[in-house]
Amino acid sequence: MIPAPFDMLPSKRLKQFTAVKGTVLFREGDPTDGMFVSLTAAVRMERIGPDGELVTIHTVESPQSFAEASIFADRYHCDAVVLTEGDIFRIPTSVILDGFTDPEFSIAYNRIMSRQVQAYRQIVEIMSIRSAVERVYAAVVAGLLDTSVMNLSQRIALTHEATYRALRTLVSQGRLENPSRGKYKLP
Amino acid sequence: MIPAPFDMLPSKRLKQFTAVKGTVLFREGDPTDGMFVSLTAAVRMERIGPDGELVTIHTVESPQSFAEASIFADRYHCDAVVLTEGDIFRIPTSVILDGFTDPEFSIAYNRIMSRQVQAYRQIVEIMSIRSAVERVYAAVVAGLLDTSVMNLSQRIALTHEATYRALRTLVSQGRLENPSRGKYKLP
DNA sequence: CGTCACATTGATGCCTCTCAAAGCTTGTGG
DNA sequence: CCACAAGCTTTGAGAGGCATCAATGTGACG
Repeated sequence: MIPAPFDMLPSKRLKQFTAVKGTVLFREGDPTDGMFVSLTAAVRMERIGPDGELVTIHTVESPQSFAEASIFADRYHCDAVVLTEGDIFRIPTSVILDGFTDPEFSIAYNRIMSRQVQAYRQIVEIMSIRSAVERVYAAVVAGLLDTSVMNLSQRIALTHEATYRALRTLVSQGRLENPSRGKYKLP
Repeated sequence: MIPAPFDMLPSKRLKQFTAVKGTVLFREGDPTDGMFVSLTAAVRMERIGPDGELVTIHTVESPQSFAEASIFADRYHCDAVVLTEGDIFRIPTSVILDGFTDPEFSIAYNRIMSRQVQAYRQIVEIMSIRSAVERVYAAVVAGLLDTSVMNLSQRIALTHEATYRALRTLVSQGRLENPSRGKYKLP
């Protein structure tokens, strides 16, 4: 099922499909066709830089919406390539625009956008911390160690080795507890 | 005049005032009082890190809205300090919520939120680049060198020295041009 | 002119990345 | 039921790069 607030939209107008690895959802310059919600797929938004090199703009980890800004543009501003196979919804622009006639949808949609901005500000704040130990500590306090250490390390831009070493330091400092292998929690 | 889309709101319900440098609009933990739109003031959203150091979350360049997420929160999640004197609007939460009954406002407001999310995703991606040279290059390509090098270095979590050295390296590699002191542009 | 913020460059040390390897856990297939 | 693979966890050694401290130059502004 499509996550909130998009479940408030008429499901018949949403296009669900399974995208295999390597699928190009859209290319830079293509006429916009709506925004997307990935249920299980990973998608990379990328652009070709001045030197012809690949510039990653954003990597979509499911479930997440992306290309929201395309609603307000004539053409896509980057490429979107499927990294790992999974299910994706496409929401045509007209469906979103119609949705805004419903104040409830407008508020619900704005809420998740606001929350995203909040979350990104938190991540940016954490990534601004130079020390690996303090960065990991801030991330754990912020509740980012909700899945695996590998996942955390990627989200805060540290190698997994540095993250494990920071966790061990925090445990030895008594700032974290390590009840079992791979499990950490605040005292 | 207040910029779009907030000019669509009833102007009598908006609170305009002039804030002098150093004014604290709100502090982390204060009960929310609505969101803000800066007309001519520069405002820094900041938070005090674990070690007591200043962490810039976002620098508001006028005219721009900020603290949008406070509409859905009980309390502010950071401090807002005026950097340069100027006029600011405060928009009470109820005014925004009423605004969502107007589809035109909902769409216009969602547009700027989408842009913000887009910008944050890009920043996070750039901050994930380990090499200072490549990180600075990606930031310049993304158009983040719009004000000063000092400003850029803070936004991408590098010291200004490292940023200057990276810029010099990029110039020597021919990937950037340095027409005059402190000015850089793509070839 | 004096102050202040930005711009630039140098030297040094530490910290994180990198490469490498081994232990642990889970799941899968024979 | 066992063996093997694959992914996560943990630890080590070395090297390179960025932070740090320090200093000077430059431009804007009152």
